[in-house]
Amino acid sequence: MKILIIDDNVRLTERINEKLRRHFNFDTVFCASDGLDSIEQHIYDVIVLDIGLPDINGLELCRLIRNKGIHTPILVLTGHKAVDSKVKLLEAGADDYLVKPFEVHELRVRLLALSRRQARIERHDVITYKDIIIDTERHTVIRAGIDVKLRRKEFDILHYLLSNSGRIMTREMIIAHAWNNRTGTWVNTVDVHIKHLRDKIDRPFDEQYIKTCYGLGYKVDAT
Amino acid sequence: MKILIIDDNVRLTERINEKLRRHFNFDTVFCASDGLDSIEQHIYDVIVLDIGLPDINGLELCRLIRNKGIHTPILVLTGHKAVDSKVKLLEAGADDYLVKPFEVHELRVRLLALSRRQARIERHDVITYKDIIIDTERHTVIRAGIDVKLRRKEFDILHYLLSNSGRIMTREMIIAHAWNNRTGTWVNTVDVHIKHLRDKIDRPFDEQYIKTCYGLGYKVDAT
DNA sequence: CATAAAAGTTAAGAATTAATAAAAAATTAA
DNA sequence: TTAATTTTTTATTAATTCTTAACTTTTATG
Repeated sequence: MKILIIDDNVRLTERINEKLRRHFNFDTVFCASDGLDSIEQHIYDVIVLDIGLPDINGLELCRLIRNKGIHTPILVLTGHKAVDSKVKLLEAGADDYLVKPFEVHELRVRLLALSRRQARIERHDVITYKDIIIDTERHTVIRAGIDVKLRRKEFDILHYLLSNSGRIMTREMIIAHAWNNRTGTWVNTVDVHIKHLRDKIDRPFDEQYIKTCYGLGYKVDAT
Repeated sequence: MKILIIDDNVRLTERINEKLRRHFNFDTVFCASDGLDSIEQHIYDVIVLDIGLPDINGLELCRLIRNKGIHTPILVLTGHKAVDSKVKLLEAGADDYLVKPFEVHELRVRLLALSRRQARIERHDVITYKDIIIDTERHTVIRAGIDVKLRRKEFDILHYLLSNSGRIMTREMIIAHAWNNRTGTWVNTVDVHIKHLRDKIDRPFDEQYIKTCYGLGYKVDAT
């Protein structure tokens, strides 16, 4: 379960992270613009945002997100005195709100509720590319009718390449996606995973889909 | 990728230069006024500035840059104790900040993120010239419907010539563009690349687009 | 038409980048 | 916790691209 928190109160975000780490997988950013970046690069189950962000107002951010056609549930954290009426919040596209200060446990309950609501609406995310069928939910990959067992990183990278078919993805982009922008990791790690991926998804078959663009990155041709 | 660093700590700027030379093309100046000069003369992908400059404060410089109507992403380097809140920085027009001391690798990640954010806005860079279509993002070149596979330098040079069609481009200009002003040796390197380029993009076709202007440089006629 | 300067051609080797293998570290499951 | 698995690092090899430099051809000009 992937949650994005947009809040510049480090003490709070760290507390949340610490206490709910085992239940959710958090990405944390401190301003709206970073938040939008993350939202464009990942698919989250819930977005949690503070109403008082350093760059733009949380309500405004809600609208921006919705205008992008992103329907991920949004939970807004409002200051204890913030009387921005609930109506306003919902109009902006928020799904729920929580008044600070709150118990972390309370947050957990809300997050579960929101993500469950979404899960019911959203059906399986299945991507197909030529004779490949990948199912995000079941984490399965089939090529030409036969099951291919991929490890997580391999799966993430394949998913990323296929859903961006036709475009060259640089190693940096791949890292940013499959490693959640985590800094520090890198070398030729991507190359190694690509090798393993190819061994499983390409080598055993006739056509090789994963192309390397020398000096640039990797790509898969447009369908 | 062109980066301007405004920082009077020579030890730091040299370390950055050394370690990231292969990834970015750095211009370095040591004070705000020189910085402003550079900013007016070049287009940078990211501006990195120290908050404690010898002449004026980094925050102030941020505001000056923004007041000029320049929207290049700005990354501010703050001292480890600098409690100038992030909000202040962002209000001044900065896009991100990094607390010293930092890992050079961390800087690299931030620079990539910032430049990418910018690039997303002004990308979709497809240039057409007669029967040539070149797509910067996909790094593809098509002439008369058939795919032409170019290497990086060839691609850069072609892109440069086509986007300046009608104008004569000197070898110096071409080098400045495709080699990021890298100082050092060159001889007839441009000529060699032009030859390869012609072999691929011109020779196999009827009309030869790349004209040489004796004693001056190369050009492609205006459309 | 002779000449010098500029541009074109070629091929070798330098440098960069990618692929691979195997060991080490980290994570996850039992 | 230990064992099993996955991920990351390191080192080595392979492949591709870039640069150099010697040599040939073309061009402008007296």
